[in-house]
Amino acid sequence: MCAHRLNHEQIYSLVRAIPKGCVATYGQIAALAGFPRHARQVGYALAALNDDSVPWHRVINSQGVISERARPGAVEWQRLLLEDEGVVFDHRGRVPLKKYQWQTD
DNA sequence: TCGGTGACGCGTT
DNA sequence: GAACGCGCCACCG
Repeated sequence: MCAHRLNHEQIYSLVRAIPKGCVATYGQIAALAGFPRHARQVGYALAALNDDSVPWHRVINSQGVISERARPGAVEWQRLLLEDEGVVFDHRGRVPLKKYQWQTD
């Protein structure tokens, strides 16, 4: 198959593959899907998501920060979900990617 | 068809 | 390190 553009299902299946207790970046997911510079589309796809089977909380930005969004409290909720899986945030409220980022190679 | 917006990322200042 | 600019593109009015 050779999709000429990023589709949501592909993103969701990759996000489902992120191991518990790990995180991935938007750009990483896009790259794995074969679209290196489409991080923004990954964020858009997740924003449209309404499926509990997708661990969307394991996706954060390249700085290890949980991205702001319109829904109030969503950032806190995401952090709680991650902490519940054993992810520890540093004193600045960031996830040390060196330690928790999903390694695929 | 066009422009604004958005859960981003990277290079430059 | 932080702020800014630009690239990317789906969605909506």
